[in-house]
Amino acid sequence: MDLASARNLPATAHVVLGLVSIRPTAGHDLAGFSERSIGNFFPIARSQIYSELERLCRLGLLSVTEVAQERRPTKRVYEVTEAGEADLRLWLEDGEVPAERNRNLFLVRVFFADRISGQRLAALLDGYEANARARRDMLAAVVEKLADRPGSAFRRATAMFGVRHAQATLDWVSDVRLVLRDMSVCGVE
Amino acid sequence: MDLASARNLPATAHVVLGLVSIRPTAGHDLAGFSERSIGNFFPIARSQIYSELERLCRLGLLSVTEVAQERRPTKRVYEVTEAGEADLRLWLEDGEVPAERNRNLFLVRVFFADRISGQRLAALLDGYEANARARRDMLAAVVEKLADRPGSAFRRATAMFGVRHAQATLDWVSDVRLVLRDMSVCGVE
DNA sequence: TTTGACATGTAAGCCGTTACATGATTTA
DNA sequence: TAAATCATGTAACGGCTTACATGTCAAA
Repeated sequence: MDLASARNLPATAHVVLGLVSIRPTAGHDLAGFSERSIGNFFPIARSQIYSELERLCRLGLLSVTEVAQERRPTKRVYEVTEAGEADLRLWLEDGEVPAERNRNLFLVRVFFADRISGQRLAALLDGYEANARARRDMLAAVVEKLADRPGSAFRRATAMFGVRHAQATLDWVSDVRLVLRDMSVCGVE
Repeated sequence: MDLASARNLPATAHVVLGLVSIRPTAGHDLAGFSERSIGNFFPIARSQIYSELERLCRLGLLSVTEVAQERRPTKRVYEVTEAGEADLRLWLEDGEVPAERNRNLFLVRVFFADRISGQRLAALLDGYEANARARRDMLAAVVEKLADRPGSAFRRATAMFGVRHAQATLDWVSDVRLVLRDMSVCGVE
């Protein structure tokens, strides 16, 4: 295996490696598991999962076994190798966590909101709020489900992060609605 | 101009178009302005600004004039055309705002935190907290600076969004610290 | 009979990042 | 004399998304 190439792998590869390390998985199953677990803060496209699995295999970080099934297509089940475990540990322990600069196209509309009709702006706010509320409730349910379960404190924490941020969005929407009300009272527009 | 191609432009192109529409600008100046204004929720690389400007020009949404300067290199100053104004209005009014699924590599570490040493985890939390605190304070200063200034309510709102979310992060870090304390009290690890 | 779940991929293409390249002028 | 600011780009590369392609089996 080429150590240098493994160290330059994109984050997605390491995340896939980490997911497989939880338990041996085939591509299709992993796509589902990824979506249900880290999907809320690190979505990965199915096609990319397949290609990452193949690359990790090529680099010797994963091994693959074909598993025949009755009444189902044959699966290609991947498993972490020793080299893979080592690489994962290294990435988790020593890898740097770059500060991410996330994009938010909704805020771009707010930035240009003086060019947007009041009607449209109200609709945008409503949609954004509904989205945040649904997200908050969904994640709050996850948090509740994981409460008091011993091994899931960290996964619960990631869901709680989403709850806190969705709530922040909801609070902010209220702020903005107040600002809009003040503006219309003052006769602007 | 080709309407179909304009409608398929990536968001970044429209954002650049919007920034130029605020006032005619050259690439270098626009990079600075972008960084200082929308940079906090829609960062654009300098090189990309140059290429988007060129494309928008090619599509007839911008026009360009070379402006000679004393003691400075000549600038290529871009300006929105009528077609550009129309396209921008269309994008702001009718364009869809896709729900963005942001990545957060820090949360990935939390997800895999049972494989991380307590020392490392504490360091990660400290770093994340410091980052959020700095961000919150920086944006709070922006909010304050824009207070009571008439035309800047919406830009102020975008900064307030950042404040709310940075604060949510700080609150969450406190949550996680409590969880960690409970875990160590119970003798886990 | 047709929809949906299960299962694995390929191909194309653009977006976006990073690094490179150049040169004048001001300031320390 | 060196570094920082002003100014404009090019080149390369990889990541990620979208769409395409194929086939079985169960259930409605």
